[in-house]
Amino acid sequence: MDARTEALQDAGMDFRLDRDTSNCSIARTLEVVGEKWTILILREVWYGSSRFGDFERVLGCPRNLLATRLRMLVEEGILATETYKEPGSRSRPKYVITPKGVDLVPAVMGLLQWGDRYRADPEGPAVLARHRGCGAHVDAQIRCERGHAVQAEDIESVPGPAFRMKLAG
Amino acid sequence: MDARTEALQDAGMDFRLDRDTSNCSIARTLEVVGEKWTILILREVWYGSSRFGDFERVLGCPRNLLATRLRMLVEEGILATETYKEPGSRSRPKYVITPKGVDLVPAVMGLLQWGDRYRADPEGPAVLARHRGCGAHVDAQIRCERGHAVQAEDIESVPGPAFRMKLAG
DNA sequence: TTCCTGAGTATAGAAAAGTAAACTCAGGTG
DNA sequence: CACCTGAGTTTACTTTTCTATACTCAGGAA
Repeated sequence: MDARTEALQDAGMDFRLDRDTSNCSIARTLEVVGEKWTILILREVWYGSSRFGDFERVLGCPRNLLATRLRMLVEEGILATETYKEPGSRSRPKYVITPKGVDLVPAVMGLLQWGDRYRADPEGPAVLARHRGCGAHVDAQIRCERGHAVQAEDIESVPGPAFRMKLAG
Repeated sequence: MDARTEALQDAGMDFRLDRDTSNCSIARTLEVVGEKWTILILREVWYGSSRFGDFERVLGCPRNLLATRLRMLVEEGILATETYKEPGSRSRPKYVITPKGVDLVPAVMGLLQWGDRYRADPEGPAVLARHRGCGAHVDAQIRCERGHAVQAEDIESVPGPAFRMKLAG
């Protein structure tokens, strides 16, 4: 046991149970996309919707919540507003995904494939994700930087540069 | 335009905007893990917690919600209960992850890496995920069945066997 | 000028979720 | 026996979300 761990134990603290979890990246991501409708809005952007009325129609989401969620996604830089113009109408705003939003795709694919595996209708999934061109089924996989496929059991979580303990209270 | 698409348009419906979204696998997964605390409980199981008191201590989650979420995770087969026994105490329950729970790891890794990239403290992430043995950094990637790395833009979403349109109302 | 449309904002009541703290329960200890 | 502990349950209160409807606003059309 190293000196730091020993000092913690003397203070009645535990490395795992008394760490500060407020800067956890999972929790931080959930602060942005963890509210109801947010991921579903991104799903629809992904499937091609871009207008306020599109989201309302396909999601059945209340207008006030939809407006709030869209505003937040734009503030966070996950969506951006552009304008479109139908002939005979004035310009109106539409929402498009940004690179920061595209980077959420692995997480959303992970949710999709778990649902496909465990919660699909008997006949199968409602939507299939394919590799354009090659046509093969696409999913989220865990890999290391060297390209090895990694089993969940072989992931080792270690304290990073921003690791902190809770303030003793 | 095929006959089906044409018929839909005649009915004022749109393939994308009037589909039935109730069997979406993303939405179904969120029904299970989309509530507050649920993913964070899984994170702690992943980091080694297993007892009711562990979760309460590290998460600061209200006890009634913790009990509700744990019960639901067990009912869903994501966690399972076992017993442990401290010397001089009676047997008490503990919670362990099941294979169905392990299958959520890609989704959680996806959330983690987005947070690491966009919401980390200036000094870096709080936790690093490494490939045990090789030591290289681990993340969630999108791949097709043939093993190709897939860019988000190259994912094609097509209707699957359970695809349905909304009932016209 | 008045009407129409898409994209919101405003408001209010109902339902669900979250929080805090007190209470229960089972079994082991003194 | 009374007491302690971990693992919950119960209850009361607060906050958020949901639902529904009404209202605004800008610009093109009649």
